[in-house]
Amino acid sequence: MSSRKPAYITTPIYYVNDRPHIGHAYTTTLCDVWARAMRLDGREVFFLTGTDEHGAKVEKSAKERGVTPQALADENSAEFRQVLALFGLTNDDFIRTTEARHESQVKLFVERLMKSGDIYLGEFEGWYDEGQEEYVTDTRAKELEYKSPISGRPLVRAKEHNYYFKLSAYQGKLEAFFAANPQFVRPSGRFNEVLGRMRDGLQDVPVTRTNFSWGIAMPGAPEHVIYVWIDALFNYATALGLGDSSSALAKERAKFWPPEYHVIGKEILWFHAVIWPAMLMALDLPMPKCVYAHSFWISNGQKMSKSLGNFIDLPTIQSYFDTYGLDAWRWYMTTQGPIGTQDADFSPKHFHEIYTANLVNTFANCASRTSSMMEKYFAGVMPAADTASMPISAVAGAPTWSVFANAAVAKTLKHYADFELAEAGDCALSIVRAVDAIINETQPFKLAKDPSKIDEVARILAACAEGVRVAAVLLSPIMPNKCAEVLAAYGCSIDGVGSITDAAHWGGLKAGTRVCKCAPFMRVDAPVIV
RNA sequence: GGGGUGGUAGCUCAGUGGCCUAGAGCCGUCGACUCAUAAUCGAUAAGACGUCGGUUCGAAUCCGACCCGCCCUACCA
Repeated sequence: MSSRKPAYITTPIYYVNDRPHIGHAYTTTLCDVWARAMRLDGREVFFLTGTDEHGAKVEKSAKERGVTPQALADENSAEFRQVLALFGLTNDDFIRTTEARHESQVKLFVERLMKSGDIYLGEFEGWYDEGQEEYVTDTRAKELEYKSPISGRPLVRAKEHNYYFKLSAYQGKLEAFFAANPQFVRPSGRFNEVLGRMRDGLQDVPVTRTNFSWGIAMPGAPEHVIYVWIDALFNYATALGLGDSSSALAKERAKFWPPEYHVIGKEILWFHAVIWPAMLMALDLPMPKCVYAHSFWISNGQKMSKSLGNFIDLPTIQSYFDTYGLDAWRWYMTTQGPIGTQDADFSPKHFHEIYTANLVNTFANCASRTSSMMEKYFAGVMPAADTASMPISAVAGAPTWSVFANAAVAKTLKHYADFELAEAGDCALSIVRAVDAIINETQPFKLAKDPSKIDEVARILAACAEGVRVAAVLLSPIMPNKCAEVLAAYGCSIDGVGSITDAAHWGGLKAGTRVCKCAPFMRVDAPVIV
């Protein structure tokens, strides 16, 4: 297992000018589930998140509040860290773009790109809105009929010197790379979107700005600051010390490169799927394995907005924690979220239904009925019984428990690794459903009334208990706390296991183990009002 | 405007390269059972497969047009 390659997964770094909301929680939770799953499978994992702190917007907000941009960034970055901690996340580092370790490496990267000719000083000319102090794109200018949307005054042609990244030079290389790596952008709909847009041709992109100063100064040209996007993208590399391969940081972390997944929201796909890979090509760094762009949560059927009052902000999320608990929240995020190309609706009613159907009625009830019978008929002590060769059902052709469960374990693990997290959760629950099925089929609670059938009851319940245990192991990445609770009640834990395959292997629950009655998810009466 | 993506039972969605008299889960209704958290199990109800036209012996599945939703359209992130 130790020979397996280390795994690296990243969230976008969150812009400190935003308030934390469900979108941040969602992306980060998905990454956390994957990171936990891979760790549980014995891989060394590096899970990175952080905050993006430069740019004109931060500078402006700070000015309005009468504080320095750094003070504003410190405050909001701290809030993000606090908030993320509430979600039970296991990130290995939290990078901030205002940290010296990041800034110094960004400069090194940029110097390399200057030297290679991938960044050059050029002149930009475009339509400028003098009131807003910003350029608008040609297409946008046309839409606006060359007038400022704010002041109504005409846009003017303006010029400035900027440093540019030679994106256009990478068109062919990117196309070849995409053709060879159809899984590079997922889901596939997003991949097509990127290909389509690529066909329009790539233009060089500016990497510096001169109309504000809150950013990393361009090496050798301090009147230019590095444009926030470029600054931000580098975080994935600077966190591992790749900007300076001789550094102690690099020695420790460079092995994690390249990332297995850059998990992002669909709105920032272009930067991650095109600009970032081109930059990596220019720097001669290996490509990430996959950019996974999820869609957005909508709320009660409508786009979230402050004016509609349906924004799922932190207090709203807390109310779900209070009512249903953190793990239920994680289950909902993981299994019901907009991981595909379609947006997903977040509604209190749906949350409640999923909680009740999946967690209370399926998982918890099964753990409860099994442990309850174990207490009742075997004084809470796991009986000795050969369950591995026992069929999961009397119907012809039914597989044995060991074959069935081990297959489910392998399948669940594959789903986790492939970032099919909802499928992983469902696959784990399939074991629970099989346990429910055999209880219904064999009715051990009836057999238990006949003392001569106690061995049969022992076999059935031993299989059930083992099934619950295996399911709890598999569900741990999604619901770490509740699964630990269930596992503890079943006399075991996932601490220090070498791999999922070992931990969830059929037969791990040994005879003589104390199994206590447990009830991990309790019924909640009514949906919370949002 | 251009590009992308989706429009299938009340809800969320499956439906590989055409044969589906269209499936699953949840919700609803009826029944069974009692180990279990009003649980579980069984049965049952429900759909013009966005619209129109075309190809075909035959289309939810292929082609065209249109309608609706959402995303992207690169110097806010």
